[in-house]
Amino acid sequence: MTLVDQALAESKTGEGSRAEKVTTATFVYQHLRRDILKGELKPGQKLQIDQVAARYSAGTNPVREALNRLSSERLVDRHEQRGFSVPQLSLESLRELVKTRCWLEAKALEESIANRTQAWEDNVILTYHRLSRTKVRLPEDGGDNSEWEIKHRAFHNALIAACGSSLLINYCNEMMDHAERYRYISMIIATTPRRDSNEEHRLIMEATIDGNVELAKEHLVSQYQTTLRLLEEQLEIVGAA
Amino acid sequence: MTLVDQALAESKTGEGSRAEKVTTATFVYQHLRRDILKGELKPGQKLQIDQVAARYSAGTNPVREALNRLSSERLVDRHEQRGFSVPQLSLESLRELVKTRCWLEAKALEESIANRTQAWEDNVILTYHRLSRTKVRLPEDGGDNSEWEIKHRAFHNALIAACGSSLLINYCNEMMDHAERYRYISMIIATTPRRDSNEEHRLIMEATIDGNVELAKEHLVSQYQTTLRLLEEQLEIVGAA
DNA sequence: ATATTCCGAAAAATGTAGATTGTTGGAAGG
DNA sequence: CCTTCCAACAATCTACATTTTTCGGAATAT
Repeated sequence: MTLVDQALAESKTGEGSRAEKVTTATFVYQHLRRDILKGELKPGQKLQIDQVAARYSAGTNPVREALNRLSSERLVDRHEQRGFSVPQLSLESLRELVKTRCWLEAKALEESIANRTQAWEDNVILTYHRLSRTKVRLPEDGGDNSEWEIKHRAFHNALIAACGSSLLINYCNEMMDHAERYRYISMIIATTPRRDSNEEHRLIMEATIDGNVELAKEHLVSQYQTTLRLLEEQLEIVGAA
Repeated sequence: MTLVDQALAESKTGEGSRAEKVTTATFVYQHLRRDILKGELKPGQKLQIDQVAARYSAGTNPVREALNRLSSERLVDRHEQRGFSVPQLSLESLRELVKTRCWLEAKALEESIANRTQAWEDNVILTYHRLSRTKVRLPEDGGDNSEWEIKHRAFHNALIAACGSSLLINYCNEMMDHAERYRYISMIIATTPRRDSNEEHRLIMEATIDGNVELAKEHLVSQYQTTLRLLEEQLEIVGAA
């Protein structure tokens, strides 16, 4: 099944649909984004306009618009007069990413807790439970882990939703996107059984609901540090190969 | 002098030059950005493709690319199938912006101080002195305050340059852009004499060089709070009018 | 009479095709 | 071995075709 067929199949089901009145540019944007996050377009790979256009059955112009949007989100590199490419992944930039995520999400969580409302708490609990009931799918089992990714994102978004800054929420989301790239790469090459992350999420959730700011931040940061450690091991294996 | 003439004049001097091998899309991007920051394109204004294309003597396609880039930076609003517009300014979003800036820049400054090097300190001192020797130009005097804006940015960038996260530096820069929009708007309508901001900058610089993290953060935040208060007054006047 | 809905022309956004410009990589010459 | 030049390739831009929205006025309902 080609990627274009896949897109067309999806459009029948209504998910990621092209029929629901989005422009071609936006269609390409969404799918390019997804394919970069999932690692189907490899880090470092050149994104030749004509090839990308063919891949999504679009013209060059909408592709160009999509690439320009993505370049401002740092999900593609733009090289003046010489096209676009998928940004490289590296241990160094992963460490920087995790560090920055810890700073910003910890702050966002702190503010959220300070502004707590009943509706916000309810949503944290709800998204936690949905996440905890979703299994991580390893590549061996058929591979599509996007359901878990969506619920995982929903949970982390719920935590910071009450921070009072849509800017900060945007930045956190952008960083989640970048982190997702590393997670997908690591799953492809995963050799060690995944830890049970439910427990880690439960700790964050409980401290948050208890209003224990420092403990909640600690668990949040510690989760990211653990993820970083696991990814570091796996990426070092790749680097050595 | 039309804006196009102005652009051509600049290209002779080499600054913002179109001759130095940038694509038309980038040329339009840079000038659109500048015009939005300076308020020459008014908040809320529709950015009709043909008009923008005519304004910068470009085709519709490069304009579209520029607008798509800017939309990802939140410097223009994109409305699916109905074009682009300059984002509105509001007291509410200004407050959110300032709040978020305080959080992120304070963190960045803290980390910078923690990672201090001689080169970094030198640059903080240097950019401070350059800023202190540059006069704020009020609109009455001929209006172009861009020299001060550039030095002001350079100083704030120097402060956070050693924070160890290019992501965080990017976010701070994006927020500086947004803040600049409010400053330009307020200068247009400025009625009260501007405070002497040199003193405020000196306090930040000295505490920073002394390695006094808490005091430096305090002065930084306090500067933003003062700016916010002044802008609030001025914007309320406009809102009431 | 007023409000609402329904055309259809005009305007504007979006997309396509192909012309133009710039980059690349390798062969020819110094 | 290092430049220079050229052809092929790819990015970028222009011009125009297509699609969608907007808006004024006529037709209909209240």
